[in-house]
This record gives sequence, structure tokens and C-alpha cells, in this order.
Amino acid sequence: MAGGERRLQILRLAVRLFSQRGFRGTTTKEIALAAGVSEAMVFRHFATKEELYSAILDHKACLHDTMDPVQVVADAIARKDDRAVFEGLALDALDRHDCDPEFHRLLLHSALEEHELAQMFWEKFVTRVYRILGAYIRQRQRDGAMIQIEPSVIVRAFVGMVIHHSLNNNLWDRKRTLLRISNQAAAREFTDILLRGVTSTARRDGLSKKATGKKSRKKSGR
Amino acid sequence: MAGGERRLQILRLAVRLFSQRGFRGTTTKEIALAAGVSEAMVFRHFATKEELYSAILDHKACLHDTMDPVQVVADAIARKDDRAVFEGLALDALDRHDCDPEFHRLLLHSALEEHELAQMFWEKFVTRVYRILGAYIRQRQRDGAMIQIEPSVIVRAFVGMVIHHSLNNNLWDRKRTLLRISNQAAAREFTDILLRGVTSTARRDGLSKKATGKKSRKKSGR
DNA sequence: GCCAATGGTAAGTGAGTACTTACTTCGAAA
DNA sequence: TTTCGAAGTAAGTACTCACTTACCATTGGC
Repeated sequence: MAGGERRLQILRLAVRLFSQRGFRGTTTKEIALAAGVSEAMVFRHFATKEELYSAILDHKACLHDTMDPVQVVADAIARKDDRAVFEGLALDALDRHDCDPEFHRLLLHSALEEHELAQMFWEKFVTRVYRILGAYIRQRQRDGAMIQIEPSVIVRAFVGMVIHHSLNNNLWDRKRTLLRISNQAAAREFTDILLRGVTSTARRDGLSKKATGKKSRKKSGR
Repeated sequence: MAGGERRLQILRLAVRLFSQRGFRGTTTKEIALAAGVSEAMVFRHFATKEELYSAILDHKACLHDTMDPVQVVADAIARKDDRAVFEGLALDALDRHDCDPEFHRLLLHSALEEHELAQMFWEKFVTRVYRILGAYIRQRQRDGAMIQIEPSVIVRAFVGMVIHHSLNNNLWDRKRTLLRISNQAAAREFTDILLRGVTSTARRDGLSKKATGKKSRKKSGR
């Protein structure tokens, strides 16, 4: 097998094992065994275990850089389409977590172990969402479309619903005994709740009608 | 030092270290050193490292059994005081996490490491909240006081806001750069958002007035 | 045929790791 | 005063850890 291939293969297996058992909980021997090579091969491609971890970080970071969640809803923001903004962000996050649950676990492990991946993710990604979504909410409040709640609180509430839902689905309740719902439906419901919760009363009727229309469709769908 | 005391002391230090570094990431030597005794003493009180972990589990479980979050809001449920129910639960959870952040970390570590503590906590605690709060919401929907959204979704949304806020505060953003807010205020805001989001329009006006009243008070307070 | 580069391994190394053994200290009951 | 058990330790044991060394096998260019 060519060098580049092997390197990538080791990396992939390392991601899986690190995400399952954490950095300290995974041995280089296990990684080598999983990749079907000797331990020495792991150290030919990555000088230290730590460097292997950094390589994962870079690999994942560049993957996730290309898919910017804020850009997904950029035009919804421009159109001031509240529903599209929040539902779009939620669905993007939920889908991303679903198709790459390893990354979510890796992040949690690194946060608990206080590795740099966690801090980097926080600074590059989370603060960005808070900044941009916060600014959007502030604008909508000036428009008189949203009630006067500290925008960061609204962001936290919404991000909380979404992330906690993902956390439940792929950490605590993988069999989804407590709540089985599609990502589309979850994104829609969370958005419904949030927007009803923060949209100002003047515009409420319009939203209510819209929501009611959706609701009846939804009910027939179940 | 008497046997019982020392045992408890070792246990406490073990909790701290396990919550910081995880089960695999903590050595028995470190625990012994932190407790100011030799490693052999740790193994006199706890036959294996695993048993030490189980002892923590029991210790924490019995501590948290005595403080039942559902009982905290039992009479609010009986009175059908939505605000008191949700705000009470939120405040209870936030305060509990604040005064015992180690437990939250321990839980996360054990969930990631798939230790039994996580499953036990889930079954004894989380499912209970979903069951009872879900039943309450269902009742309020029958009363015509809440709109027809799957109760589990509402519970997840609310629990999400609260737990995610705690997670932020003592895992990701301990300096609270993104959002600095008291537990009381957080509980109130999250409850505001949720109740506005799920309370049916017929009763909305009453709530809106109440919320508006609160809001003006809040504003002057800032 | 030779050689260097590439892809690979078996068998180490020293520093931990959980856990044990053999021993000491010491306060109080007999 | 003796004795006995509980509190405590220093120095192990057997094993695993991250990481290294020394060596083998294939391959393509000269």
C-alpha cells in the first residue's frame, strides 16, 4: 500500500478509536492492530501519539472548514427569513452530527481532556455562530420583529435545543427510546418553539397562521 | 485517621481526579498521592480501581437520590403553574450543576467511556423527567393551555437549553465570555422563551402581559 | 547485477500501570 | 504488660505503555 493511503487509513482508524475511548484510553498498539499493521508503522507515519492527534485535528478541521454552517443560511439572513435562518442552521448541525458522530464524541473527549482541539473548535466555530446569529437577532430586534431578550440568551437557547438533541441521539440514547424524530422534523419543531418564543406579538398572528398550517400537514403525516 | 474518614477522603479525591482526567486517565498512584497516603491504602479500602469507581457511583447516586428534582416542582405541577414548573426545574438543575460541576464531568466521562454510571443515571433520572414532565405537558395540552406539539419534543427543547447552558458554563466556556448570566435569570429567560413558544394563543395575551411586566422590571434592573 | 528508496516487521527499551507482599507503628482492651 | 488488630508504608510483581532499533523484501532506474 502506498504511503499516503496507509497514512490516511491509520488516521481514520485512529479517529474511530480516539472517539470511542478518548486519547489516553486508546493505545498505539490498538490503532496499529485496527489498521492491520505493526505498531512501528504508526510511528513511521506519525512521530508521536500526540502528532497523530494533531493530524486528526487538521484533517477534521479542514473538512469542516469547507462546510461553513453560517454560509448555509447566508441568503436567508439577507432575506431576513427568520424561519429559514434557524431551521437551516438546525438542520445543518443535526445532519452533520448524524453523518459524523465520531467528530462530536472526539470534541467532547477533547473538551474533557482539555486538548487544544476543543479550544480551537470553540474559537473558530462556536463564537462565530454566536457572533453572527447574535448580530442577526439584534437586527431583527431593531426591526421590531423580535422581543427584547439578550441575543446571546436566544442563541444559547436555540443552540442548546439542537446540540443537546444530537448529544442525546449519539451519546445517551442511541436507541432513541425517549424521542424518535427525523432531523427535518426536529429542526422544524425547535424553530417553531423558538420563533414563537422570541418573535414579537405584533408579528405573532402571521406566524401563528403559518405554524397552524404546518401543524395540520404534519399531523396528517404522522 | 479512622477507617471511615480515610475511605471517604480517598473517595472524594478520586471523584475530583476522575472528573478531571477520566477513569483511564487517572492512576491509583495519583489518587493516593492526592489523598496523602500510600497506594496500598487505596487498595486496602477498595479492592480494585473499578470498585473505587463503583463506590463513587453509589455515593453520588445516594446523594442525588435525596434531592429529587421532580419533587421540587411537585406542588407547582399540582397547581398547574407552568412558569413555576419550568423555572423551578431549570433553576434546580442549574444550581445543582453549579455547586457540583464534578458530577457533570463524571457523567460525561462515563457516558463516553460507556460505564454503567451513565446508563443508571439515564434510566433513574432522565427518563423520569421525560415521563413526568411529558405527562404534565400532555395534561396542559388537554386543558387547551398548550399547543399540540409532541410533549417529548418540548421536554427535549427545554432540557436542551438548560443542560447545554450548564455544559457551556463548566466545560467549554468556563470564563463565560459568550454569556454571563445568573442562574435565576437564565432559568427565567429560558422559561419565558419556552412558554411563549408552546403556550396556546388563547392564553398568550395573559402571558404576554405578564412577560411584558417582567421585562420592564428586568430592563430597569440592568 | 547493483543500489537506493520504499514499505514493512520482530523484538526490543525504559517508564509507567494496577495491584501485592512483608513489614512497622501504635492505641486500647485483656 | 502484653497482645492484638487496625492504620500505614516501602518495595516489590507482572504487565502494558509509547516509542526505537535493527533488520527484511520488493521494486524501479542505471
